[in-house]
Amino acid sequence: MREEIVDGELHEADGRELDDATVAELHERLEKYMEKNGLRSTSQRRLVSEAFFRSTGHLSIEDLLATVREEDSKIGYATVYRTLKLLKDCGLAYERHFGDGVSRYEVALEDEHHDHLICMSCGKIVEFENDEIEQLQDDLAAKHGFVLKRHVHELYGLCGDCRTD
Amino acid sequence: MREEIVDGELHEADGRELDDATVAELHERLEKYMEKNGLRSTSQRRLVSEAFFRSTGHLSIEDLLATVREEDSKIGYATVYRTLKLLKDCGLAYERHFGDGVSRYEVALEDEHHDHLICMSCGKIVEFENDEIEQLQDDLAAKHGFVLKRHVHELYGLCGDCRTD
DNA sequence: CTCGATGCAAATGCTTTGCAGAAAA
DNA sequence: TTTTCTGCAAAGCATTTGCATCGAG
Repeated sequence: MREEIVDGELHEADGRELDDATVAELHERLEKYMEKNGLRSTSQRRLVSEAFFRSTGHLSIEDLLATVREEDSKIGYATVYRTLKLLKDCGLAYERHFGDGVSRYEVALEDEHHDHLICMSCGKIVEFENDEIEQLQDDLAAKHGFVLKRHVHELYGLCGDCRTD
Repeated sequence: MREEIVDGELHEADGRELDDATVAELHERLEKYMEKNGLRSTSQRRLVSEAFFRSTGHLSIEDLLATVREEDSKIGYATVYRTLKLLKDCGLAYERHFGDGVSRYEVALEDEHHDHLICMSCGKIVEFENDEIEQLQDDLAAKHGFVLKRHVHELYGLCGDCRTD
């Protein structure tokens, strides 16, 4: 089970690093999307998307900016925002909001669901996937005539370390 | 089934108006909370909370401000924000974020769950409650050592009217 | 060359805060 | 009278945008 600490500044994850082949495939998808839409492949876009694809957790724009600036110190906020918007648009990134006013992003792999169990005290995030719940969601949506495209499912509580009972 | 349209400016709901007794009880809870915490019962707070308790949907600060200004045109944004914060703090309001950058609030009734099925095209919101899902959530949380306090469960898709298939 | 992308700074939109006057207790 | 609250305007943040310049195609 992957876990991750998110407490203000610190973000650690225990690794879901994608292998080179997968990262290459993601870059390809991005390139294809840009080409099809008359967008240009720039060093900044490649750098930001590389940092993003290689990342392991729920990154904020700041996290990402800090990472890419190690490589190219002149990259600005706007570029990172614009690149992440591009990645969202071509379906390679999910945008998440966990209460604080900050957008966090994570790589969108087709075959993965990322629902979250979040500790309200220490900020630990446990990702989960539950087929039964997914099925119930679909049923419920169908009952109301909806076709589901995506969902947000976040459980907030206290983790084992933070419970006092 | 309650439904509601949320599309930028327009917000309509088909009625979950609380009866006077319930509204009175909510006011009482608020008064008690304020007294216990050395806070004061002002005409503005009574007005904002009344408008809020009588509301039927997912109101933004603007919605609420517009409503209370019909009664008292001098009420300012800050007061509404501060009052809603107070209502959240004493457990009478839930704060929600549906993608757009706006906070929406709804009355927190103890015995109700408000999960949401949201049409990505027309913005229709259907509220739902599903005990099986609730149970699975609890089980899942317990398996990870968590005690759940609250959750966010939003299903996004296309409603019957907006589907093209 | 052309047109999209970048970086900067200014602008925006929502929310919070500081402060002097107003009003509960 | 004392302390909190209000309304206003200013400040804060995260995010977006305008524009001159840069660079991919």
